[in-house]
Amino acid sequence: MAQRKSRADRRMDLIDAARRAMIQHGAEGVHLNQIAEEAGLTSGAVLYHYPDLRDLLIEAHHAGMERFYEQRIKKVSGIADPAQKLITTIRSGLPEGPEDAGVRLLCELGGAAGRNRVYGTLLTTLFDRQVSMYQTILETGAAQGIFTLAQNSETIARTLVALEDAYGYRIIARHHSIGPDQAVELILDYARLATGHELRPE
Amino acid sequence: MAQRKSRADRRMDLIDAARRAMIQHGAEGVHLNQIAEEAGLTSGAVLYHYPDLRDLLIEAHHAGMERFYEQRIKKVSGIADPAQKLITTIRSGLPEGPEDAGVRLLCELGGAAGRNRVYGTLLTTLFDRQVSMYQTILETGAAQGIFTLAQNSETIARTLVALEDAYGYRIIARHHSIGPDQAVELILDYARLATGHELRPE
DNA sequence: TGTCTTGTTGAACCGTGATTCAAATAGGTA
DNA sequence: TACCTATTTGAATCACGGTTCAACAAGACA
Repeated sequence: MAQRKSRADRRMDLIDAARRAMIQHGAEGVHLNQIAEEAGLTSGAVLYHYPDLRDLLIEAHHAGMERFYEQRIKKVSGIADPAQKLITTIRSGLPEGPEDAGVRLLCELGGAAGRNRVYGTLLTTLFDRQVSMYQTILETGAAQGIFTLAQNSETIARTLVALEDAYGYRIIARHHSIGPDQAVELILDYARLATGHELRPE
Repeated sequence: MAQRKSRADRRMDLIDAARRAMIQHGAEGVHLNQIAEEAGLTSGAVLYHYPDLRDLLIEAHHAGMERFYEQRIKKVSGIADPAQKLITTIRSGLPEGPEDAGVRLLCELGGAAGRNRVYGTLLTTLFDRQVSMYQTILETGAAQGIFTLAQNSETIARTLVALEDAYGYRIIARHHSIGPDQAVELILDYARLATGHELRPE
């Protein structure tokens, strides 16, 4: 028998197992047994904690998004210079490669969002948070006279997030000539135009 | 009994039925019976034409992409002025709303591309064709002295396609403040920066 | 220690979707 | 007209995934 755990611990395990299972089998195509196996439990145990599987899936998506966002924040937290901060933020929004689990899950979500309002809302919320994040960097840089913004900060921020998203999809789909490095360069190229800064990585 | 049809005709019907069924139930979640019902046939008849359902799904995705691309080409075919052509092309790459069937299918495909190489290749091919399309417009405009390109044409073209894609996802996910009109404006805002043209719609 | 609560199992059950195939039938052809 | 072939049906079968639940086991606690 699998080790007995507290309700809270087990739920965390299950959320993680669901995340992994969805990445392997798709957000819609995933089965209860696959999640159970991923968690090292039987299907009955999963149902005991989540009588409605959809709740688990939503929580798993939510957790995946949260994790993705937190990681980004963490990566740029120590950087003071707005230009370096912008460069690092752009990099942190892209998958590390076609197998990147976090971004794979987000892409799954994108496909399902058209049919599922909850998923749509989750994605929309993430988008808006990322836009705010960029906007803060842009306005800080502008206030310090480092950036000369060619468009209003919300437009630039939205464009940056949109570009990350789209190149993320390209990388996940294994585009032959767009990998993480090329994507960073493409986005930076726009960012230079929009900020008037040369944005050279240190 | 459903009307008897030739092999070729029936396959076309089935491809169309599969497209509609996938939009309703997801690229992965779709069932044989749903496709059969959509086509007004029984499951046996579907299997008669497509013993392996995956082949039908791939053909349906392919047809959906082809249709999307052809529609775009058609919409801009009569326009000579590069600026107007660019504006119209941008508009034609976005969904008409959250229910837009063509784009919904492409979004489905994006989610599945991480797990399915064939789907990844389909999407990548479409991306590249769209990039070429924009590149031609940009270079024609530059050659005529109408556009003053701030980046090389491939970079601009890739950025434009990426923005279309990303805002397409936002619209499908029902972002509260980004609809087709706002998306066009956001993309045009970048296009102005990149082409040095004011790009006013006639 | 014994009891109580709670998490977990495993088997049984049910519904559903895929698959098979003999029979029926529509259309073409001689 | 009668025959032939390709298409479609509908029922039977199979496999599998979700759901239920009685029994069991692991801690918690007195």
